[in-house]
Amino acid sequence: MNSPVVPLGKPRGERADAARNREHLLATARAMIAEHGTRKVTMDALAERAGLGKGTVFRRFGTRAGIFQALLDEEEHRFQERVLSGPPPLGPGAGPEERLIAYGRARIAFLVEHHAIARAALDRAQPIPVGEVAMTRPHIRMLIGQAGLSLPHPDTLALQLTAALEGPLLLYLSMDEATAPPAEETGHPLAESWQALVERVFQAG
Amino acid sequence: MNSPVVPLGKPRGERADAARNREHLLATARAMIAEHGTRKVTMDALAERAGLGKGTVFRRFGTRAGIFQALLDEEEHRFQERVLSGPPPLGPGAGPEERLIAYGRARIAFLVEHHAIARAALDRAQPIPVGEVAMTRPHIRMLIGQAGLSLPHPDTLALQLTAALEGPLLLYLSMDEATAPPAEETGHPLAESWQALVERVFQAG
DNA sequence: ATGCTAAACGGACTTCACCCCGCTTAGATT
DNA sequence: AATCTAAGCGGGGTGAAGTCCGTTTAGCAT
Repeated sequence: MNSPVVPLGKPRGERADAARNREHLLATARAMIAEHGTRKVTMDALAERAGLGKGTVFRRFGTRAGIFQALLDEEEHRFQERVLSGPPPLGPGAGPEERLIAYGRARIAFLVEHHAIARAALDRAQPIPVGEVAMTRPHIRMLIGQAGLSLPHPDTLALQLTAALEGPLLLYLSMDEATAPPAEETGHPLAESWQALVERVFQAG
Repeated sequence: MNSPVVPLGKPRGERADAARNREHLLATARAMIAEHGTRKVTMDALAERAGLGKGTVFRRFGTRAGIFQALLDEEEHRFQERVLSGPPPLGPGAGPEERLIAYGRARIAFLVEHHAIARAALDRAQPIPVGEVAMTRPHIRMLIGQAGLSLPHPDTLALQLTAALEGPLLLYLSMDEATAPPAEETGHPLAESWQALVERVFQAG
């Protein structure tokens, strides 16, 4: 017989020291970002400031982008919670169109708020920005499905709407443009425009 | 009196040797890409294989991404020509909706064909992928304007449609996904889906 | 407690993008 | 043709990402 009745839920839990170091590294990274911006967060500097070896940093995060993805994932969880079980229209309980509009607005706010980190989390090596986008596409896909639109390729449209939502902030807008104009009381232009886009897409059966 | 009647159009022409080297470098880069893919095109390797100094490569292209941007620009010119003065519906002469659909289809084909280079041309330093996108956004903006849609922020919608069109191939799809399925005779799913998207956006006044 | 081993660690090493600056040369001027 | 100089050139230098591998240690088994 092999094993004790370990009732826990971490099938491949990392070792205690490893977990401690991950936390410490993330905290250090956050501090460095707050002080000098993402640009100055180099693997060497991070390792040194955390008092750990560079190899450890790479073991934990795999890649520089991985650090920022991990950072983002923490926030992402809170966000995801609001979407999966928060109050409508962002959470369940509203119609698909309403939810999709709310999702876009919330997502844009999220990306604006975490703009620097979100961009730093992009890794031009691997094509799919893992953490972030991971939830947007399936969520949009689901809402499109619920709406029962007649489309040639719902999966593909979901992908294109994902790009329409996140692309501007990840690819095209500069730091200033993205962060600067919270001005108008109606909200971010991207949010207004997203709503118009969704309304038009949902309009026809 | 200053000058001879040089009738030509290069206000700040580069020196003959410089131009020759640029061509040579681009040709060498193309060869290297064909043989081993973009990944193996390093600045050192390119310089060595071209028989030039590394400094020269940087002087000509500024950055690694610059090489791929230059490579893309050549193709881009041909493409732009077709859009600006080719036959409709891609060129002028058709209605805005028809033209936008045609533009998307052509653009997707273009990006699929040059997928590797287009991705390598992305530069995570500067936010705006200069070469490529440069023409897509204004063109979409113009067609939206011509259609006279009533929108809160036409410029922003143009940006979002640009992202919807180019984002999937630049950000989200892997090499295989992007290149693989030319299968169906109706065309690339991205193209079909783009058409549906545009039709819906244009549907309401 | 003691031993065992897989996991974690550290830091030197490699590779690559990009910088710097003294030398060379195209090509305009006379 | 000879001269002059701005532009071009070369390649060694620097900083940062990512790899390797020998050493250390957490945490289980006895």
